[in-house]
Amino acid sequence: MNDALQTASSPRRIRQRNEIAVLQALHHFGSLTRADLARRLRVNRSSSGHIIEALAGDGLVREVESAGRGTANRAGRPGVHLELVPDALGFVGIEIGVEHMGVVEIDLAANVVASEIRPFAGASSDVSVAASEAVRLVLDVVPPERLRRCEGVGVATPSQMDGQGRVRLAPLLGWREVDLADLVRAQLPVRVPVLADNDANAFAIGATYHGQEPPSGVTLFLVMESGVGGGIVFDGKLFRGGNGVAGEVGHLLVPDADGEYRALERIVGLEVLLDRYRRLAGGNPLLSDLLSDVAAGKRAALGVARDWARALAFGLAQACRIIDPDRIVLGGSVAALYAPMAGHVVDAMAALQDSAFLLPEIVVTELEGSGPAFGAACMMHQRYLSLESQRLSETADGDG
Amino acid sequence: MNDALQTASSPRRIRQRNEIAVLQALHHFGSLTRADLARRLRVNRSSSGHIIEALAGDGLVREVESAGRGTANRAGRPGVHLELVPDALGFVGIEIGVEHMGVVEIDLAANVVASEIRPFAGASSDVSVAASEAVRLVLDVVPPERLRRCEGVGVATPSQMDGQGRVRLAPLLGWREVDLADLVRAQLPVRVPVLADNDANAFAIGATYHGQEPPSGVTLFLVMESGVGGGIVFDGKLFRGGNGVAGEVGHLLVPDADGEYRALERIVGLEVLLDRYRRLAGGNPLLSDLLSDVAAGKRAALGVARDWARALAFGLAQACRIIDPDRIVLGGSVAALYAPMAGHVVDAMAALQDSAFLLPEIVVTELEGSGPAFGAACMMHQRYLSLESQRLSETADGDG
DNA sequence: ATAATATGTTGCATAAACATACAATTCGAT
DNA sequence: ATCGAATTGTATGTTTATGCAACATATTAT
Repeated sequence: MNDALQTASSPRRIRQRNEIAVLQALHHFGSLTRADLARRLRVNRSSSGHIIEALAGDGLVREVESAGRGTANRAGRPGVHLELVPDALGFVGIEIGVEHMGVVEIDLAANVVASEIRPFAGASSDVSVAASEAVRLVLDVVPPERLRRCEGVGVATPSQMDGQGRVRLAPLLGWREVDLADLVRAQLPVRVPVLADNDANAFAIGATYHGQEPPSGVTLFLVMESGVGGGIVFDGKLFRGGNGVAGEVGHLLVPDADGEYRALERIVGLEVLLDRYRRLAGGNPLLSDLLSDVAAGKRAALGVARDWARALAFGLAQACRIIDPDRIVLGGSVAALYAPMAGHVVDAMAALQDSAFLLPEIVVTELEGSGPAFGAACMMHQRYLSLESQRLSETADGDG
Repeated sequence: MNDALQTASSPRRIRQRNEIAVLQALHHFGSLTRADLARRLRVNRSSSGHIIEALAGDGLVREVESAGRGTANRAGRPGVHLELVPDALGFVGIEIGVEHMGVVEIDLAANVVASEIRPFAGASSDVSVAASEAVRLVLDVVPPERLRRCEGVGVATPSQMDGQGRVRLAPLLGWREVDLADLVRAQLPVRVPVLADNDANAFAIGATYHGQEPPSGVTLFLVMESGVGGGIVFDGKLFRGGNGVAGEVGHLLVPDADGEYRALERIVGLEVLLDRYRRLAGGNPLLSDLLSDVAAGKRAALGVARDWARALAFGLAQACRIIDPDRIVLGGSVAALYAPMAGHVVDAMAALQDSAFLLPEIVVTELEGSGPAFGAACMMHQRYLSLESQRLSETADGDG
């Protein structure tokens, strides 16, 4: 699948390349003129015009209604701004979780046009049941005419993938060595690319998919819920590692308050966190209780939070030595604890490392609804904007 | 520098792309026929012929003398094998170390054609002195006519780079915020691309540069000497991280035998290792002594080695959670200790991690002479085979 | 010897980008 | 208000590299 070796370009594929480059640019910058595109892609203005003509013919790009004109403060004829036609295409993301199932549909501009979350007993369901249930949810949420314009379906699950897109192991769901994408593809009424991936990876892509600013640099992403998943995004693309399990920050070994090593997720995960607070403060606290108690400065809460911050800082510092991210994004419900503890985390990280190392920026994201489902949709969107399926399907070269 | 956004291709650049693809393929596979290339690059046989014609005209490719013919066990006209012309071009790598300075020249086939190591007091030398010393060494080692064919000079130093190719900090050499590449470039009598990089990164590229088999997957590389440097190679390219310090495995915090955390290099580095052995066994042992004592089964040596193995295993396991390499390559003199302790290391790693994670293959490399210098040369070789300087220099597009 | 198979080369058609020129449209200065 | 400068979008012709199809060539199998 991974060619590794640079594949040659044929005269016909130049156009495809350039069309994709235009779509990417329009996606990242919102709206540009033909001249802008020509400069940015380093092609002649006339070529830019031809490419736009073709894309407009396909209904993917249109001239923006001269709403926000006025801003022509520069001499010369003002350019006509172009934009993606949002509802030209759609992409669907599915999250199959332990307790719920979510679907998100986005359009060509990566805007969410439909979404729904539904309870689902993932732990006690067979794979094929999960697949058909997921497909049913898709059909409920996405009307047929939009489904026909769908250019990709992504499926995110809490599982280890094997690089070929098959599920190697999903302990929380009890699956093992199944081709989930294939199952979903078979049940869908339309022929469309279907890919499965790890939910943390999907979440990571989704969180970096604000559309604006072209992606660059290295971002480490953490999803902190019961477990702690992670993903690494490198220049906008996932870094999957050799076996597809890169970024598993939750399994890093960090010292606990008692000096023992535990997997990071066994310290900063939701259940463990609340359990510890329960032992100190009694009762049956929720995360929101812990948060408000921390805000109120209650000693027990602060102690638990400080241990949490220390462990998190250790894990992050270790990860920074390996991949040197310039940004760390925290997600999941437990990430809410970061805001009040940010100082502690940063100080602890600084104390753990050589002063020559720079501390990355650490931010908290909040994605409503199903983050992994949105991310899975974004992954298909990204895929469409990189090598494409439909357009490149005619690659049937006669070598025989 | 990093465009991130896909840049468009023009009709003239197609050829350049394809020529590069051919050079890459010939480099990785040694010798291929025109038909092989056509299949592999997915171009028409006739196009393949045209591309080869152009490359042969430039003296970069030639038909291989029908030495090892005979192997035509297949029906049909046998193809003419093509190969790179090794001495068509050259690349030079320089290592500026704390105690020595090394130069390696490789040819287009990435064979070493000249090399030399020379003592150098790096810790007490100014940057400009180091640069001119390095250039003098290059001029001594590389004869003028080969220097004229040089297509790139790489400089490797033990330093943090800042992504723009400048040295941010080189504590061992006492440098700070200098553009080393620029200094070297200014002193060279020929106009040639010069790039500087971290020595561990260079070493990593060099160690994965056996030429054979196209690079794929993720390799973690460790250089264990006094310090422990590291590099990550992803599909044959360096993963540098946000600030260019990715792969600094030596700074991972691992628990020592006494339960305290230390940077990995403070446990498994050469000096520390020998120091510990000295305290147990007395005398003034060298690494070779430790190795033979381990082989002889002496208790003190084994104890030191086991602690070493445990710390190394911890560090590697942590790194595996983050980047999930499918290969770990150990280099540097201390790597010799791995062979007798391989079982311990692997067992310790397995014990530290969830059974669902796969253990990467761990191998020891031994590069004679100056590994970083060879790697730096390889980096320039790789650069030439990816976007090129000379050929792409005519990119002066009139955008204003 | 003949058929089958694969390779390398040649002539022609096509696709896409480039260079250039030109009309259109706006800003600034007179 | 008018003119010049600047910038955009489009239309012209040219260049380049590829794809396609055919053919001569070289080897194995029958």
